[in-house]
Amino acid sequence: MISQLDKINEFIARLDTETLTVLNRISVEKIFKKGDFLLRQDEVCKKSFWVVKGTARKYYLNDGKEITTELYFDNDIAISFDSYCLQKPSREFIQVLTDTTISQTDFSSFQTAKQQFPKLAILDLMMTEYYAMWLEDRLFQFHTMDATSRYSKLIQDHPYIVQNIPLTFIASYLGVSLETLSRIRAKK
Amino acid sequence: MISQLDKINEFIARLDTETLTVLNRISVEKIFKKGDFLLRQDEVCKKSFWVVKGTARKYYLNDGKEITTELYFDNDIAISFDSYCLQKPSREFIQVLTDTTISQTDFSSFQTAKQQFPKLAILDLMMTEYYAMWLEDRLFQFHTMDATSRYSKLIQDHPYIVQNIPLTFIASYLGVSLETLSRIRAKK
DNA sequence: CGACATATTGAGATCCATCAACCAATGTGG
DNA sequence: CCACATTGGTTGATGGATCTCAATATGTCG
Repeated sequence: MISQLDKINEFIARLDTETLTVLNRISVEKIFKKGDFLLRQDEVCKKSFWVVKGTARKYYLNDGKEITTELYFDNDIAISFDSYCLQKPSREFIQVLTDTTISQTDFSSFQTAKQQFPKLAILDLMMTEYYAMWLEDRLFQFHTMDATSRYSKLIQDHPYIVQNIPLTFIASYLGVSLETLSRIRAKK
Repeated sequence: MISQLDKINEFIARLDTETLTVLNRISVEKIFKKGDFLLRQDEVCKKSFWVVKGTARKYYLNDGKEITTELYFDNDIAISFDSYCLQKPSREFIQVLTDTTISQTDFSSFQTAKQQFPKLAILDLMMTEYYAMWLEDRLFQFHTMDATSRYSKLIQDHPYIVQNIPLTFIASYLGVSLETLSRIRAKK
């Protein structure tokens, strides 16, 4: 996991100024207010959202209940993956949880830029690989760990999470009910 | 999901003969006997394995117990993802479950070929995207469906699976005990 | 046939969801 | 500035889903 992030960061650090300039040119910084949506269900995810500063979550509705699939902090990138790749309506919502600064990049601009600047294509692949590894790890946790262990791992990886994200969303992200999470926390 | 597969298949169908020739040149077909390993834990995954004909599974050990993470059939591609991407020791095993024909492609040959034939790089990205979408869907199932529903979906998607794969592996793949799967099946 | 792998069935324990009541902090309108 | 609503979290009681352990059954293959 960490290694892939290292790879990406190193790659970015070595990018030529021309490529960086393009990246900058096709990105727009914008501030969103707490509760604002970056993306709603049924919309096509036409932008990628780089969280410059703030917090956000991605979720979908299942039987009318919200299932949180991802939590975002500074420097994370938020997209609805299949909606973005296939430019089809999203099942997911993306919502900022605090006032948040976002640098958004247009999908089609990025596709065009990739053709002219092959390093962007390589970057795209590396970030997709990273996402797949992240998903594998998450699946591993669901496959092998009970709720208590998953919670422990979460606060170990993101100690600041509890102060910043309502427990309701954390519980949903961990795949347990709010009540169960509350009891897990009480026990320690 | 299906749409991404369509995209990939269409892309392959339109590949120029030169690119196809290269792909062929760096691939080797080989037959493995039931029970053979394509990859063992702690080895680096230096090849991708295209299942031409047969069945295989990927799994890892957790507390000495085997956890099956993926089942492969004709035309599936088997790799240990992070081991392959980062060329680091694998946590997973890949084993064929029947006598199986595999077309294996060397990692470094493919990396080299990608540089000369940009379409291979595009293909690489599309397949990685497909894998990420597949993982998202699997996570979705673990997040929202109980064991019975997951089993129903599996046999709906792969009706032939039950005849070809021992229940032990299917149970593990579904994240339930063999006993529970047996009871689920008995109930219908 | 015998042996080993694979699958079924039963009983008890455990984890977790659900429903419901309650509490604490925050915010808002009069 | 108070009364009350709202949001977010806790706690208790109960039931359901699933696991584990153990016994039994059913292959399947040399």
